Amino acid sequence: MLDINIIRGKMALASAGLKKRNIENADDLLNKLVALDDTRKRVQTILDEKLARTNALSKQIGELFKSGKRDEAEILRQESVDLKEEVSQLQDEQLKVLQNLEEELLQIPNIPHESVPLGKTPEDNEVVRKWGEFPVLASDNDLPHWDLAKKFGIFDLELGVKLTGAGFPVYTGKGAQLQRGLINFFLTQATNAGYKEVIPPLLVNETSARATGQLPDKEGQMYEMKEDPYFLIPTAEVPITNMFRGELVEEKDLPIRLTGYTPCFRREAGSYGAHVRGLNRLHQFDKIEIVQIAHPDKSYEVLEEMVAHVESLVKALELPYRVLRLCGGDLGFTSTLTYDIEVYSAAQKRWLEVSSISNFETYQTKRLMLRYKDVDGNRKLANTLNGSALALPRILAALIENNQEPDGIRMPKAIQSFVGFDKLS
RNA sequence: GGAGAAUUGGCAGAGUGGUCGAAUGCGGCGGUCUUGAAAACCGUUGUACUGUGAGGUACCGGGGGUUCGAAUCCCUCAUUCUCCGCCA
Repeated sequence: MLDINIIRGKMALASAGLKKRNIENADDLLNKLVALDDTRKRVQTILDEKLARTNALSKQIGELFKSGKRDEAEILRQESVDLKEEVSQLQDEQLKVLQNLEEELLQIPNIPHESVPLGKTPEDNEVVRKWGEFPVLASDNDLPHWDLAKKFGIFDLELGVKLTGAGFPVYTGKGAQLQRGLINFFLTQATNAGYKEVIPPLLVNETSARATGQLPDKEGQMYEMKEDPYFLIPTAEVPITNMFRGELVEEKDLPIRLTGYTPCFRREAGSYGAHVRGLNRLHQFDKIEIVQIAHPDKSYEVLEEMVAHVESLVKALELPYRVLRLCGGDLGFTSTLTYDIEVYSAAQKRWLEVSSISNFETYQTKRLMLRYKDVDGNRKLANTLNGSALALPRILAALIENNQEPDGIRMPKAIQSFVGFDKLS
């Protein structure tokens, strides 16, 4: 949620930013918000005056009762009763205005960073850099990962259908071992880079889901519990970021770096069709998330640092990749700037998104009320950033496709000690 | 799942209807003293909204109620602790 004071202070910037997101009536929206906020202030001022009068009356009544002047007290008491009615109405009005304002604010996406390119579709994303050569696969060794899975017994989608439904793979044998090794590898790299590891709950309550913006925005994308008001997490970002909900941290402790491995659960309603075969789109998948809570002046440096970390991972896995800067039309609702990392999948002959690294500035912390105390003792909203480092399924897909050989699948050197073998056969 | 007790400021802990945003202690910050430090002493020390300012308003686990007036009374929910039951 945007801070209304940011909007008030930087009208022109906000307007230009929203237009980048192809929101044509940005000015109308913003003016409406400011008007609502004006109303909010006006109502509160009047209400405070009435309350001040009520408090003063109560004090007088108390004194009059004590000194035995019951008649005088009775007169004031009557005035107080009348005031109470007015106060009650004003409070209703205040509540309505506040709710209205919040509702409107929730409709406004974050203001894109100045470097975000113009554009409407993923084609308009800017390729920042590329790394690695496309592997050339022999004609008899160019199986897509779903065929390789059958050939080497890596995972089983049909078995998952039997147990649960489509999109819930069962990893088997060395496939399971590879999965476990990759998780360990990614976590080790993250902790070596200074991220503190956490194992969070996989179910979160409504407050948490709301604070990071999953609700109400992406309602229906999460699995919801029947008996309790809990949601299966769509990403570790939700519990990890919420660890700091309502917290006041010391400026010297910034940046705070956190990482966590969790399975992620997504309903992916309405996203069936082409390009979802095999591991390309799942309802349950494994992901290692990195999160940073940063000083507002440093958050773009931090973003670059996080991108560099993710790049180091795909490099270690020897996967050709490219870094994209998302355009205004493709940018997530809550982020100001997002880099996507895509690896090249040699058998499918396409790029697969394996990581998305975003700066949210204060968009999340406003609702989280996550602040830091600066040197002067002022409390200011911190910035949050997060990214996948990495999501497993598409990494696994590219990894096995790109490294397939007649007698098995070669493991990159960096992960051999983690997975426990140098060839999957 | 059942029974009981508790929840007050950074922490500990008073406060059972009015002048209580809240005693006191510890901690924090500033000062006096000291060559320096400690001790001692003095002062100061919650947050948010609003107002140019003086100030005003709200907040004693959350929500609701009674009352002219609630930290204090009532209802409800949550959490923690103890006991019982169940259990990896």
